[in-house]
Amino acid sequence: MDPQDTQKRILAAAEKLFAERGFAATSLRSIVAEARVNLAAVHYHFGSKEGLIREVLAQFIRPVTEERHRRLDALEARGTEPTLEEVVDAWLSPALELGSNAEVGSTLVRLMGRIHLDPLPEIEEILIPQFESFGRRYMEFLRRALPDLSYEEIGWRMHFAIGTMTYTLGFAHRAQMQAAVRAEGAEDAAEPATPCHPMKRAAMSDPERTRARLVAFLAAAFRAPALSTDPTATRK
Amino acid sequence: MDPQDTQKRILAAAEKLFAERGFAATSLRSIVAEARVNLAAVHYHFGSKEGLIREVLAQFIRPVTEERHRRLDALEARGTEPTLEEVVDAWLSPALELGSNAEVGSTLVRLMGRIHLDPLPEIEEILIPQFESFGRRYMEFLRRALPDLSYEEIGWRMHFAIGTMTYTLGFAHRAQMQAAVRAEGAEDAAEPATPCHPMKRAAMSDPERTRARLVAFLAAAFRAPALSTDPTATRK
DNA sequence: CAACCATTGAAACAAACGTTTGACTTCCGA
DNA sequence: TCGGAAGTCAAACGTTTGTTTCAATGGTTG
Repeated sequence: MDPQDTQKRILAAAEKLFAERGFAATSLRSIVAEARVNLAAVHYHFGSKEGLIREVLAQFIRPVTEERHRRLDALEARGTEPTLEEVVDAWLSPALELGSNAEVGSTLVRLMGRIHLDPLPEIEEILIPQFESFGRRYMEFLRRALPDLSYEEIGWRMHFAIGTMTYTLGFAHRAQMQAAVRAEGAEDAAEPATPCHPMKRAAMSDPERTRARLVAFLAAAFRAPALSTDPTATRK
Repeated sequence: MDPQDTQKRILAAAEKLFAERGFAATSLRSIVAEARVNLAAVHYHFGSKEGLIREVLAQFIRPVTEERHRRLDALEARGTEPTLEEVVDAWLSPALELGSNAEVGSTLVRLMGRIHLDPLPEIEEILIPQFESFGRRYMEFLRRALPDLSYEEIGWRMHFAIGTMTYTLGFAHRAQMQAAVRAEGAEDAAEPATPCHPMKRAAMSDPERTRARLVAFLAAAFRAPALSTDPTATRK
């Protein structure tokens, strides 16, 4: 077998299974079975399971971060002040377009969500340095697009936005609409097996529209009026 | 030992550890160590690990769903049409106020997020019937508050909103603002260990303000203008 | 007091986990 | 042609996993 082939097969299988089941729940044996390679090959090429995880993450997080920086560079070079939609898109699209023309719901895109959602300490440790420098720069772009909001307010909303994106990415398989399943007018009776989430099962068939939906959703959310400084005035 | 005490101790320990590490990554032995009970007690009282998981989930999902229904009932009984903010709050607050006066970031609240984020098939299987009936009813409330949006559009935004909430709940421990850590004016140099996320570590000190922030964020997002029906017109 | 059922305790079970070993190919440069 | 590094393979390593067993315990009921 091609010496480099084994490495790639392992990485591809690991990406797929990590995305589907998470890191802790995926065994090395299931990975080598999927990749049809020997168990020892993992330790030969990657040292350990953690080494494999680290490699899988590095393999595709770096391109995303670099592409995000590139898009911010482009907005900066253009001269005119970027719109909020453009700023949101510069952060969102590189994650949605992982691996050239990957569909939303594909392995890599789900993995992109998974890494934010997996509570394993090792994952967080790997993740933090990858994103910290971009995060600082990105906050400045948001700040300029949202001059009325404080850093604190923007930070909260960025946190919310990360949740929106990672969940959408990680659970794209839940993303066919309940509303799309049952016909518009016919909300007559309760069918036996309806989804718990408003959307479910496969689909997100049009990645471009998904991206546009997310951008519109998040841009509007970022533009929400600032919270009153009087805590007692916020209750309905 | 009080016969019922063992059950409660196991459930409490399981809730805590499941919330921190996820379901797959938490062993029964770590649970019984935390609870200071015998390993066999888990199987005696709950049959299996899956039985324990099922019980932990049922224990606190049901109250949340019931409270959500109760709030929708209250809005319905009031007569006047509820605002979008009230509709969002009716769905959000019961999850944020888990277990009487639980703080955001507390065990139960994080667990509430975790169950949506854990990719284990058993979890999804348990989760689906719990939420499906509420989901259908809730969509109607959103529909009335957002008369300009189609079911499909509302479904997508509901999906996004679930992501926002569950991530915020599940990763409340990341939620201290980067902006709050470094002083407003002093964004001088790059400190060595800054967080990858704009917010990190503990806090969300004021649950009431967190709720208000989330409601404002999501209500504004739901009110985003509908996507153009022409797919080619959505690109910037 | 005796019998009983519910509960707990320590120990062991088989299976699956990540990891290591050592013999076996394969192939390129000397 | 030979030697050795690179890579693969089956097998086993010691742990840890969920689960089971069975004796000991405790209180309640006859």
